[in-house]
Amino acid sequence: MSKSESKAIGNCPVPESTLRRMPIYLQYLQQLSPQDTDLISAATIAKDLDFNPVQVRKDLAMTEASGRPKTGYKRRELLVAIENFLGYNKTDEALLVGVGRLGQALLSYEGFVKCGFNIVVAFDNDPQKIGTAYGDTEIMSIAKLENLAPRLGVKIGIITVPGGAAQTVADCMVQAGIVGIWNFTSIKLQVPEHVVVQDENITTSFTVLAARVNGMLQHA
Amino acid sequence: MSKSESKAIGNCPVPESTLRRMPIYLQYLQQLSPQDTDLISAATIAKDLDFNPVQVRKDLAMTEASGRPKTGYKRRELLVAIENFLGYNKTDEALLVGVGRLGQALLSYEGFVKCGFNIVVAFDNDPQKIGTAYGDTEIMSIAKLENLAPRLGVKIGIITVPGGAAQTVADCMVQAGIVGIWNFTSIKLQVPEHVVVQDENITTSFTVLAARVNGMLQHA
DNA sequence: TAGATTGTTAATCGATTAACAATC
DNA sequence: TAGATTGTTAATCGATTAACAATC
Repeated sequence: MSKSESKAIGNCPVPESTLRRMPIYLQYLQQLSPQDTDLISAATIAKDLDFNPVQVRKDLAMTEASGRPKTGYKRRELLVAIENFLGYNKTDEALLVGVGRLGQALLSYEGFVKCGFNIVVAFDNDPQKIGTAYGDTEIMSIAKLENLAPRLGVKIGIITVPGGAAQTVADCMVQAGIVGIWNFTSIKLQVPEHVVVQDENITTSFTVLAARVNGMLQHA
Repeated sequence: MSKSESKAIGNCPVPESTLRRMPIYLQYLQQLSPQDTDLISAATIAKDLDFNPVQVRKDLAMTEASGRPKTGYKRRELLVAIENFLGYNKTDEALLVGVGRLGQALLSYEGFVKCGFNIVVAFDNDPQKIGTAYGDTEIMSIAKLENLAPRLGVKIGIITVPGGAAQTVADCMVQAGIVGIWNFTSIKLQVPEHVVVQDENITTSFTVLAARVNGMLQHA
């Protein structure tokens, strides 16, 4: 069963808001100390995470786990169900272009392992870097991307180059059969319909934080 | 006029969804080539950014800019209005704790200047790093944070330490009078009511990208 | 059994989109 | 003037929350 056929697909599609809460539940369940009870109720989770208990139950209902009235959910079972729901048990391979500070940070981030994410190769245009490796990941010339990516069957590309080079890199990725681009620049990329772009805009994040601190935001 | 008294405050509070689109409009207006017309309509912006035109007009109406029927908005005027709306013309100062790869990437990110964001000092517990500087930013012992932050009047703290140290750092920041924490770890931080925490969870972002690529998401 | 907790159906709320009047 | 575009008011849509029936 490939990732695209996983549990969630047959059922109704998942709202992004629900999806975004799932890793939070997972982290919460993982950090509970082993001494804590083996059973946990939606009310407890909700209280600890500042969520609405109904929302928690609805979210968890999208996984294959089910709770039992009076007792709640089995902690371990729920944890595994969420991992399966999120496809963390299957591996997604990616390539990365731009081995600067940010690229290096991503290459050395150990948290990706837990969610089945693996950066298999990196590219840069700096001759000093080409041919070396960063951790386990080889750094190659960008010229090799177009040829190598299809052979590796990699479907996800990470762009951590300066903004000026982003569109060129994106074009190259599309040529190479990449269908999901994780874009860390603030450039709006032009890509064909079938390619998904996820923008990771650090400036936007800061803007939201500043607005919340300054009380400009609605709920905050 | 301090940031907290800026335009948006007197009026109705801003929905986060609107706020998040503002930097996108700004980037769009900035990247338009100078040859492009000096006037731009909401319809054009909407088409280029794949937004709904009514949404664009409603968003822009929250700024002090106003368009004219038949002609549209003055590009330069709109650009400045958005910058003011977002408070990019005022400076927000921050301190950063944890000068690893990610911390370094943030310290060297030049895009913060445009949005009035300035990291004035960094902290680490590595004796090798303490006393050195990264770019213009001095790296000091974490022990000095509690004393220094209030003197500098810094209100925003960035946490880029390993997860295990995150809560301790957060506690220290709260003691030092920090009221906004930008948390790059996946730990759920415990803080007093008055402190705003913005979680920047790279794993969640990846999860959303993977879900979109695999067609698990609703709209995608 | 009684009480607690789940899971579902209905109500509320807010954001997006549509319809339209105002205006240049 | 006629036509295009803004800005606002109303309708739709989806997510959150409340009410409640089912069940252990």
